[in-house]
Amino acid sequence: MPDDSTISDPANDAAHDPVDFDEQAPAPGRDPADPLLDDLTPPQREAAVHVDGPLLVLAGAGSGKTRVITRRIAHLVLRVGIAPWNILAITFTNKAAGEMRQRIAQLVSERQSRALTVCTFHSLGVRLLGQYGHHLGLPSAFSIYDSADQQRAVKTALEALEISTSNFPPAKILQTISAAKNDMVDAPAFAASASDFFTKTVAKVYTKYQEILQNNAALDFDDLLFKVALLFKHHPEALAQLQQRFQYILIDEYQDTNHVQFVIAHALAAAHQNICATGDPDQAIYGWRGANIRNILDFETQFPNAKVVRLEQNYRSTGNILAAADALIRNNRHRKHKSLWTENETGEPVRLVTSDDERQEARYVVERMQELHDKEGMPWNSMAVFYRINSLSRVIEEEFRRAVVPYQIARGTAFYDRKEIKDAIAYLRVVSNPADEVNLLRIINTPTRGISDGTSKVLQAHAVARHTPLFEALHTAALSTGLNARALASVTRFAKALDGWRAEAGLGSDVPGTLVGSSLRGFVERVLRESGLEEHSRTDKTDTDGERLANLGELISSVQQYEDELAAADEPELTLAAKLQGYLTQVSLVADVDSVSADQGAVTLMTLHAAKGLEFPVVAIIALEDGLLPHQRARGNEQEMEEERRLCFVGITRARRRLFMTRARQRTVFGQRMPTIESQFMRELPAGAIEVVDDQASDPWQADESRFAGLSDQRRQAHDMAGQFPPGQMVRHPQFGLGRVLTITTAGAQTRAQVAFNTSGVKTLVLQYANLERVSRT
DNA sequence: AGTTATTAAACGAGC
DNA sequence: TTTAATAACT
Repeated sequence: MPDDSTISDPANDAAHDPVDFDEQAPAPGRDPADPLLDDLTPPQREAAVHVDGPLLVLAGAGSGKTRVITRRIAHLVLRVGIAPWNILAITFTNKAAGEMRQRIAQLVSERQSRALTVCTFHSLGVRLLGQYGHHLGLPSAFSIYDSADQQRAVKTALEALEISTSNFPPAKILQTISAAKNDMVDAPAFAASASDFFTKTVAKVYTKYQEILQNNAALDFDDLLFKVALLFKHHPEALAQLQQRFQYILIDEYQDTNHVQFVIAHALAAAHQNICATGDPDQAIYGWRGANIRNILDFETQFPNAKVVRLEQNYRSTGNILAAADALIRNNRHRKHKSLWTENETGEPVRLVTSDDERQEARYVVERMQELHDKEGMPWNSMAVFYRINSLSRVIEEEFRRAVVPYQIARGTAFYDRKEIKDAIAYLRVVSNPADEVNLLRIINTPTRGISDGTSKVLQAHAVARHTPLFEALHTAALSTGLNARALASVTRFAKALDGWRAEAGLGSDVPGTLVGSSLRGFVERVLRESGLEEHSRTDKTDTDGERLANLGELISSVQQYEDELAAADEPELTLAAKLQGYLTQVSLVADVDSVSADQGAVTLMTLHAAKGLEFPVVAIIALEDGLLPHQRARGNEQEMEEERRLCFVGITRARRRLFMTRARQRTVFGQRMPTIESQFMRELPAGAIEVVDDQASDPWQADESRFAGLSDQRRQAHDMAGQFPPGQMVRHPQFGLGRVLTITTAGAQTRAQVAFNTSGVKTLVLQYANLERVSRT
């Protein structure tokens, strides 16, 4: 949390920040020559000079929303004289928060911009809970569980309740729990309303899951919001304090807020009603995450007397791009009509490209971008490729690499998903919060140190029997029977190591943590070394040329960078423990887009979801195919289909000058080549704004022939095998019994068959291993 | 205890 | 194509 001081009583804040307000304008927004306002259009200005009372800015794509927001904040500070620490601006990602603060800094002073609170709902949650959490009985330091941690916690809960994971997939349970939390339904309430078998089971898991989180001093993402809402509900004095502090509230991307977020915002604004929401219902794309589009549609009902400003002129895109976007979004039936218009030039037509397969599609995109770069001098960082699902990035990536074109992928979390990085973080989490058993169990034998699965189970049982945390049980392991000397020695050594690190961090039991100024980087290096992770990564045989070790190096630089930022932000000297905790929080809250930087000089690859709020002169949206965009899972669900269309709309409206929308006739999914169907969205684009391109191979027959000519003997055999099991063929499997072949495909040397068995359902089998037997029909 | 081989299953988007 | 869980092996 390098951005701001802690949230405290406004009176104190007022005392220690002597900003001068000599230069106040006579009256808000009256000065026609005001440089803050004179380049704004009338509706933009109307929103920017609004001071008190609720304000809703319905901002169409590319209508200068960010400009309005930053000007309004600057106006509040410079012209109205509102103290910057009384302003709270909530953005969708931390990166957006950083950029907004930076843009405001160019209008107000550096130090004034630093006094603003600009953050996401989740980081606001972390900060409020850090400060007021004790009211709810929360520990002062808690772990934040990401979805992997959540998954493990749910699995533990299922195990404890003796529920089979095959009937109740953890992911589905988590989704249900998450939805409940977003609607502010806690475990008892959920249990009370559970009617069917599935919900009743989830209710049990929900209860157990919360118990685990609590014992581990951990919160999941949803808790970061839910607990804040509960704090406001049960502790009005804390809420009153915050209402005092945050006199002016601004929430961006309001169309993607969920119920808890609404409750939080509503509570904070209840007293003064100075809430400004900005957003666009046509860009609501997070319904699956619990976002409720009604929040923005019902704003005027929730906040009576709200002023509504519509921004409908687009300054970003060419006429053709905007025409395509508008025509597409008009197909959504559940939508308030909104006209989007522009005075920009018509520009090039939107190109709809059909290639033979995904490789050719990727090549097409890369070649066009190279062309634009070489012939028109378009910088790499002005171009972007969007796709519906992450797995589509691979082919594109390969082609960029082959063409030696610099690119970056917006997957900030991918780095932290690597095994060695997760392990390293797990060590740090345990040091910071030894109650965190999910992470403790992760590292207890990683790298292997002689504590087997069995030993670990014994320790856990020991802990349960003695009603102590697992961390405690490590120290008292000698008291438990059944551990041999060797195992015991290993456990003791591990416990000693943990104690040593905690002592250095000032978290040990005997020394109170008052160490100030020591280097977090040095500490992390020590943990990596002494834990054996570094050595393990160095000698890992499965590692491809030292990549793991390099990743650990990168982790250390990220720690260093965090410390540098703290120093730059003039943070008062922090204890090592505080720095550690701050670093872990930051790591937990990184978003995928947070990793993209404009000055990389590289083409950006990202999902359509991540593209929200960004813009690029050149954009390619790939894989406009039925089942991918719109996605398979939205089929037959009108609401979801409309969300898919909005997603496509968001992608289109990111483009300023050039837009390519591509599709492949055949695509390899799950290692299987499948013919594709053009996305319906392609057909919804207006003929006048598009140009259809058929990117066909010069001689498709030749391509097909060569595919067969190149077959090895193994592959030929695979093809022969496929011939023996045509769809419809009855077969017998040693375990699954009788069944009927549904589909058959060859991929490389393998032949896969989908078989519907009479008793065990549909299975996908690899014929080379499956011992399938042909059965003739009788 | 720990490593390696095999096999099944996953993939929807993310704070 | 990659990952997670399980079996087999050292």
